[in-house]
Amino acid sequence: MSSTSARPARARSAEEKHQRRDDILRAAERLWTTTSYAELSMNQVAREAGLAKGTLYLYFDTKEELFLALLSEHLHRWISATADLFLERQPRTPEGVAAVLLHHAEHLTPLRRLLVLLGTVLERNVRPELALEFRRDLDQQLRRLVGHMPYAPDTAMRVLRHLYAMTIGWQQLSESLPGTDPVTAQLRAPQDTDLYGEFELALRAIVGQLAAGTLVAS
Amino acid sequence: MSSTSARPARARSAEEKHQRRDDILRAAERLWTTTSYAELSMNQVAREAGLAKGTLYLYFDTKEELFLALLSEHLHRWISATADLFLERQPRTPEGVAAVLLHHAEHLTPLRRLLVLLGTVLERNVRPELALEFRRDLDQQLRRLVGHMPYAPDTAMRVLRHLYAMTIGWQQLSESLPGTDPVTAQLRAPQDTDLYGEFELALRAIVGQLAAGTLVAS
Amino acid sequence: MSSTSARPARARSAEEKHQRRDDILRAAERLWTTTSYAELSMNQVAREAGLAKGTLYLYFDTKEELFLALLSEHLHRWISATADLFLERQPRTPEGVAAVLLHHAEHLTPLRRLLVLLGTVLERNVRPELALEFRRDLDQQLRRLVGHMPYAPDTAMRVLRHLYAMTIGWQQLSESLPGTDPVTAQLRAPQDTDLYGEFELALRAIVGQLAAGTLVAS
Amino acid sequence: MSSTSARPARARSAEEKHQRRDDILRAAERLWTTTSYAELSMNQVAREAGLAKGTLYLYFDTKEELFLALLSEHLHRWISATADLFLERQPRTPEGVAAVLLHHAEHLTPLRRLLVLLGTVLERNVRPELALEFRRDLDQQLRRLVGHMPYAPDTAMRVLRHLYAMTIGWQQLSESLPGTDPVTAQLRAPQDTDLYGEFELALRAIVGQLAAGTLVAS
DNA sequence: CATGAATGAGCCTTCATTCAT
DNA sequence: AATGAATGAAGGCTCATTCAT
Repeated sequence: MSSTSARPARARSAEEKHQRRDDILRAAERLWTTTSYAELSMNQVAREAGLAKGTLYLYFDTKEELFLALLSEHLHRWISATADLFLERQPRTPEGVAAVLLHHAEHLTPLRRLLVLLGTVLERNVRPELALEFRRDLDQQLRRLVGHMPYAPDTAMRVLRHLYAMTIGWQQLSESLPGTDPVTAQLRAPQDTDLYGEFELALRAIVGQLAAGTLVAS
Repeated sequence: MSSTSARPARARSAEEKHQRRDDILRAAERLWTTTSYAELSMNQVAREAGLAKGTLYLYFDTKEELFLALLSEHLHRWISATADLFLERQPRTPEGVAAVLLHHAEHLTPLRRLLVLLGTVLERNVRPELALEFRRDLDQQLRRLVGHMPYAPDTAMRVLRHLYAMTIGWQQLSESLPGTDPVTAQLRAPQDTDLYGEFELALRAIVGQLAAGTLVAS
Repeated sequence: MSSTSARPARARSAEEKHQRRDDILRAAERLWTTTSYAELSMNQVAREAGLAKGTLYLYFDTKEELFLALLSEHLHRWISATADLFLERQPRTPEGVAAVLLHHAEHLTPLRRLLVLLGTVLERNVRPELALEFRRDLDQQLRRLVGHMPYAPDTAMRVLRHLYAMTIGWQQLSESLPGTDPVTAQLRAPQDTDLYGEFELALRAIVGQLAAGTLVAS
Repeated sequence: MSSTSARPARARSAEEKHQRRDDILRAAERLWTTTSYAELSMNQVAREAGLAKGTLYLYFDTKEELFLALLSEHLHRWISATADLFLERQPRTPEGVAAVLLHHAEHLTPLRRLLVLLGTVLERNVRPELALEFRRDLDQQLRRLVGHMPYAPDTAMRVLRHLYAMTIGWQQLSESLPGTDPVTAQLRAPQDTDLYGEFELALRAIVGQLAAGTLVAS
């Protein structure tokens, strides 16, 4: 069933409950790497987590809230790690900034797919207060990240917006019609062109463009 | 019901059958401007087309194939129009090229939303042969477009790839969590930043980058 | 499964559709004689009718609407039969009137149980327009019945109200805790007291009371 | 939460346990005045009582048993009070008897609704032994009440049966399809007819009928 | 005794697809 | 070719009850 080996039968303490919630998120995450949102049923998540279906609803009110939580988590993690990396590297050039922003990009497929969900399906069936909380929290996190970037806040935010759009776009591009005869795949990058390289190139270009003459002392 | 004037008798000739198929696509298109894929049922499409549900399946094997056909159509239309515009304007600068590529961008929301679908849901439940056909056809079209662009084929194709990614990305960005408290909307562009402008800026930057020193005699 | 022997596979004509709808109502009715509303699932109804679950929802929007239709039907039937009986017998005494109103009372258990439902559960999850239609229709029917009773309309309506209340009351009384040791059943009528007789007595008493000096020429 | 002042520690003595049981019944009672049986969850009762869900099951085996206990209590209370009133007033006329039986009728809505439950839902999922006990106990109480009525035991019991039936019937009638267009509400009493008045009238009529020539020395 | 996390059968309902007409 | 009634798997979700703590 699940990978978690031993687990208390009942989550009593707040800590255990957090752990249980985490178990569910981990289960969803595992399935998420191979399955689309529509195909992924709560039943499956429950089975993967080694829990009963009803238990899921003890921790998340709806399927959408579960996945919003997963997105939130991944976003936090990325923002945190990226902020730290800015602090550590203190990049001064567009290339350096882009490099920080793209650090570990190859491991972020789940996050990118979740971001696609956000604009597609997550907005529905989530309690408005939760949606608001998600946004507030995200804003706060982003502000922190912006603070570590070597640009004026407005510029930094614009950079992030472009990153966001590009991230989604290239993610989608990379998923389009997989399994199609590669010979005829033309829009799809040829063998020797890696999508990731293109993404990087684009980001560098846009950062360079936006950053022109706006470097600030951090 | 719909815009189709007369009640459909039997489509006998190939031409009539093509017309019937087109009616269905037009109906789907009308609904598509206001409704998400999941919310849009085959029943609705049938009603909008003034046809019975079963009739749809005479022309399209699955819901996905119907929408793939719609995407194909929009893509064709855009490629054609854009190729013509290249021919007409013969742009020589990145700005000019970007301007051609973004021409009528504001009317392309349905196409952009269909492109999002492609990577999300259209890939499933489509007969492989149809998927292949779609790709072949698209490639052919793209080659034609590439031929009209003032760059080497490889470069031109790269530009198109970036356009594709950005298109999807900004489309998604523009749809994320609407209705959320605007005060806290930070990732979302502030009032005075228009998404479209950012998109344009990014495209120009990337075209400029890719095109550097690669202008060819068309 | 069902008792209906032969049946068209698909109900095409309006008549066949009415028949199919009727099949469902008949199936629900059969189950209703032995099962409580909460215990009676749509699944069971479908099975009993020899149809798929989804088919039920082609004819009734919700479980409640199905049972409201069943109630409506039974009510119609009773009102019609009773109005006819008034016409035929032209009763002039309270006893005669009561006898008409109680005619076939022993076969009306399903109706009585449905009436109990009305005030308990049917009011919820029914489209307001349908509820209104039910009431309008019922009122019209009742007016017709009242027209055949040998009393002024107001008095006749009061009689019906009392009949309604008593019907429900005695029905409930007859259902209370069945299977309980009869020796100790005290509130419950002893062997030699039949509930129905009591019901009749009460109705006669109330009709006599209300009718005192109000006989009209019908 | 509720009206229970202190948070419940452990109920050790029999008295404390009785108190705890009572707390639960009081909580259920409070909710019962505003909520239907189906809508009223054990969770709510627990919360209202300031207890955990599991604790309820220490005192009542099922939801049904909890409500049967509540009914039993209300019935006791009413029987006691009514017996006392007979003793005090010593009514000799049907009007007097009816008046005693209907004393405080306007406060008995919860009891009436519980009686409706009895025939509908309480009969299921209750241990037979408990059902039997309920009946035995009720019989005993009723015998006491009958002893205070100015009729022969059989007659008195018949009066009570009629009261029971009418009580339920008028209760249900008063609840049927609330919120429906009053214009079309025909079965429902018109503005100037009060349900309670009708109920009283009916009871008087039936008592008069049954009591004819059967007055006994109490 | 008390807790409340966990259970899981079962609910009603939807809708892409099929197929008898 | 066209119909639309029928299908039925699958969905998300509820809640009385249990049981490890």
